[in-house]
Order: sequence, then structure tokens, then C-alpha cells
Amino acid sequence: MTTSSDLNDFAERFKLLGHPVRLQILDVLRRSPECVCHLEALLGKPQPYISQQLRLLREAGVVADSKEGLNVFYHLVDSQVAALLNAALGPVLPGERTLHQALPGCICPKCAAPLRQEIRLVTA
Amino acid sequence: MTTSSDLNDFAERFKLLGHPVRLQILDVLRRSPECVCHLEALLGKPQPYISQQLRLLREAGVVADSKEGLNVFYHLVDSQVAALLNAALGPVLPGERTLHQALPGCICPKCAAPLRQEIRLVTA
DNA sequence: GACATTCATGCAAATTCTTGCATACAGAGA
DNA sequence: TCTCTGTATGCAAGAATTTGCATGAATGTC
Repeated sequence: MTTSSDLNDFAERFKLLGHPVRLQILDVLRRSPECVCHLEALLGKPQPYISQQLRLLREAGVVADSKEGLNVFYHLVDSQVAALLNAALGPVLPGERTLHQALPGCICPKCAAPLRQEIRLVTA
Repeated sequence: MTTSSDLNDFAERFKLLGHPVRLQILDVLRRSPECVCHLEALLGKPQPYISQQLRLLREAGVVADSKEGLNVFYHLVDSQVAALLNAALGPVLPGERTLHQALPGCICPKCAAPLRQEIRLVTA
């Protein structure tokens, strides 16, 4: 049997995933790192709202951020959460990992110069 | 990308797991079916409270019930939830599946006659 | 230094969830 | 039928979450 304190930790993690917006954010981030403005354009939610959900994920150690100029890129760091996403949403197809979709409404560096970014991701 | 409506469904499922008591119930039920009074003794929570959590799981199609005399036995029916539990809590060891622990405070049929029940589970 | 851009934070109202308790229901036995 | 046992349901108070909005901090540009 799993101990009671462990169960609390696991429940906390499940609770983080039990939110449509956070789940969608993680579904995006497990494919490739993205900046806040990209997530904003992708999800169609106000930026402070996105940031707030990202903070919860960050404080739980599920995602981490890295600044690049004015932009802050978030990426998935928790391998167990990645495994849960795989189990629930299905695995990420090999091609999807480097497939960054340039959004019409997004003006982030990745969308502005998608090709160069693609190369950086592949060689990383 | 997973569609938005799917994400809502998945988030709902994760939300169900994001609760210590429900998670513990599922951790028990994935090992073997148990009656309500057994869960009550095991979790140390009032019976109406257990029933209420079981209802949520039942209405979501995660568990199902079957009556045996006065007792109602619940078992896990959602294979995807089982997979999530495996991914998060680790797989159930082969021996655990038939290992029903007779509880001192529990007077359910399974606890009253643990040996006979064991045999039934193995041959089932 | 002034200003624009990108993101983070703080706060509050509305909603939802949690939890406990009283009570209703159903089946079994006398 | 009456009662007892095991379980389900309804309801309400309190707690936590969600969501929107205003504003603040940090960084790059002119």
C-alpha cells in the first residue's frame, strides 16, 4: 500500500493536472518549450491568467522557466508528469517534438523566425 | 494537439484523482474489490463520506458496484485510470492483487472469512 | 534617461469543492 | 410486518479554487 503522505503528494500533482488550462499548457510544453506570449495566443486567455497558472506549475516543480531577452520560455521538467500525460493523452509523436506551429496572432521570436528556431531545437 | 473538449474530459478525470481520499480508495480498489464498510474501516472516515466519494467515482464511470447480500462491493472499471495509477503510484505487485488484508475493526464478509475469499479470488 | 514590451504579482468577487451530519432507502432475518 | 444492518442521499457551513483586472517589475530600445 502506498503511504498516506505519499498519497497526498500524488493527489496534489493530480490536482494540478485536473484543470483544463493547465492541462493544455502542459500538453503544449511537452512538445516543445514555449514563451508566455505564445501560450497566450494559443490558448486565447489573458496573459496574467496564463502567468498565474504557470506559477502554480512552476512552484510545484512541474515546469521551469528560462529567460531569453524579453521572453520567458517555459519547459516541462517533471518526468513523472510527462509519463502521466503520456498515459492519459497518448504519447507525443516523434515529429511533434520539434514541430513548432507558428501562430498567426503570435509575435514571439519562435513564431517570427520559426525556421531558425527549428534548427536550434533539432541540434540541441 | 489534443482537442479542447478532450482536454476537458481528461482534466475532469485528473481532478477525480486529485483528492487524497479518492486516490486512496482507488489505490485499494485496484488491488481487489472491497465493500464500503471495509473502506470505512481502512480509511478511518465516516461511512457517508466514503459513499459520497464513491458516488463521484461511480458517476464518472471509474468504479462500479455490485451487491452481495447486505454489502456493496466496489471495483475499478476504468482501465485508463488504472494506467494512470500505475504510472503515478507504481504497478500493483502480482501478489498484492489477491492479498486482502483482514482488518481488526472490519466485520465485512471478506474480513470475517478471509481465507475462503482468497480462494475465490484466485480461482476467479 | 524615457519609453515600450514582456511577464509577474496582488487582490477581490464568484464559483466550486470539501466535509460533516441528519436522514432516507433497501435487503435480510425474526 | 417489524427491526436491524449496510449503504445512499440531501443539505449546509466553511474552505479552497477559479477568474478577471489593475498594477508592478525587469529588460531591451531609442
